[in-house]
Amino acid sequence: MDRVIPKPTAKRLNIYAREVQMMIELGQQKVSSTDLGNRVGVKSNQVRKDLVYLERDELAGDHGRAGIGYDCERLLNGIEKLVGAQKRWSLALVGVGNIGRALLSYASFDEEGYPIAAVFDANEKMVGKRIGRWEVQPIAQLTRTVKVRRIPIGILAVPREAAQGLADQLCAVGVVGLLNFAPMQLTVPPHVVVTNIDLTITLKQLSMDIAARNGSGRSRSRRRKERS
Amino acid sequence: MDRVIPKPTAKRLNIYAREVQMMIELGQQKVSSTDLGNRVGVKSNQVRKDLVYLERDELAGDHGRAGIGYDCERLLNGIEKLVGAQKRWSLALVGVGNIGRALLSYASFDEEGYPIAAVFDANEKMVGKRIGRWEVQPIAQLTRTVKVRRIPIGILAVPREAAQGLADQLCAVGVVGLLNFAPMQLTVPPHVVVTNIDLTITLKQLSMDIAARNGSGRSRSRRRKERS
DNA sequence: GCTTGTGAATTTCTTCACAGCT
DNA sequence: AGCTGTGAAGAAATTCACAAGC
Repeated sequence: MDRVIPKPTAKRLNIYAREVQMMIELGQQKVSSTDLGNRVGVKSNQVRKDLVYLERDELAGDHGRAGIGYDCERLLNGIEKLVGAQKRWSLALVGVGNIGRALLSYASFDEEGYPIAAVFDANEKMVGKRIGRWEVQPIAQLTRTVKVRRIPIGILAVPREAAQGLADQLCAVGVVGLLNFAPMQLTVPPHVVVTNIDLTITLKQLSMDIAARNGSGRSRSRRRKERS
Repeated sequence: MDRVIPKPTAKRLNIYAREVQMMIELGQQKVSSTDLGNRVGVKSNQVRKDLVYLERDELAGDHGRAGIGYDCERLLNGIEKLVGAQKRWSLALVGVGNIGRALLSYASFDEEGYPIAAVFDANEKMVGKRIGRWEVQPIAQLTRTVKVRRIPIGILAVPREAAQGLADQLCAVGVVGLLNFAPMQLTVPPHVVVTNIDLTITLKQLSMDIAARNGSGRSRSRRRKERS
């Protein structure tokens, strides 16, 4: 069977997981591909195709049962195993400006397996301060701390001018993933993955989508539109 | 000629624009598709294909000049015209928690043509407060204000439980786009577009990408990886 | 009835390859 | 030499359609 998960599928699997999780919390037991699809704005065919990648329990078993649907718990388990939700990845946050501070007070990271292990800032007035349960360290400490603690992912919440230099430092000490809030494209070694979040560009895309929706034909059914 | 811009192309065009803008600020005059492509992690062929969608100046003219490249100013203009960068879209921000406040202090929105026209919060302690140059209004005012000011885009920076209800209110008074920071899928009328930003899911995807990169073959050249 | 799972067809997007311009 | 623009080929992702199970 196919072992490599297509990117679009991976994206959707995480959304399915979030949705099924919520349904479980609400007491749901079963869900059909049609139902799940409606909730997340995806065709039922697509949902089933995506679920093909789940590991089949070797003896006697697919996941869903025709006529019934999928068992929520089992489905959630299956997806989480597939998307590697068990592993924990610690984070190094660089920059405690607006975005940085928002991230620090965003509790969910911890719960979801992404603990913020260290935070840094270039501003001397920030260094040494405590924010929540973190103490802000100086950039001078960055390479040492990240290397010693083997932090795999860096979050860049710094001005554009500083971003590339800090990315270089992080990559040099073993970071393999970057979440970049600076509005620019980073250049990094081939083994590191970077995800950019540029709200300005996001808004531009959103308004393009709006324009496109109103420029061409009207849709008919009550559906959704998803992105990012 | 083709009039509809493919989604992936639209995404890249905005990135090109950002990059070219930066080059202009740095004094660059010309840029080749190869150069631009390298900077943003896209093949030169792809860049040229994307630029096909720019409006041709009717008489005597493509954009780039073979052997030379593209004129930065002209290129930027062309892209901006295409992606509708001239239009201004005002925003209604709902929720002044961590994320909401970060957005308010994120000056770029204004400059880029997305002024925050009103801000709301359910918390009584917040209502009436001034944050930057905005005064926080109660949710009770939301429908009136958004309708009267004809605000087209809403930003939901609220807890999950509140998101759907507020989305409904916003849609009911004419909002056509939503930027949703709540970790859930919204259900909206077919003519409204919603873009979701869920940092937890983003991190999950990032770690999957990292795992995939280290699980299969090593790459060779100094390139980048982009997302969102 | 409504459901899953999946080959096959289709659509969409990317890459290749090269003619032609500077 | 280096570059653009584009048809043609290729790869990837989505949708269709339907056999088979509950």
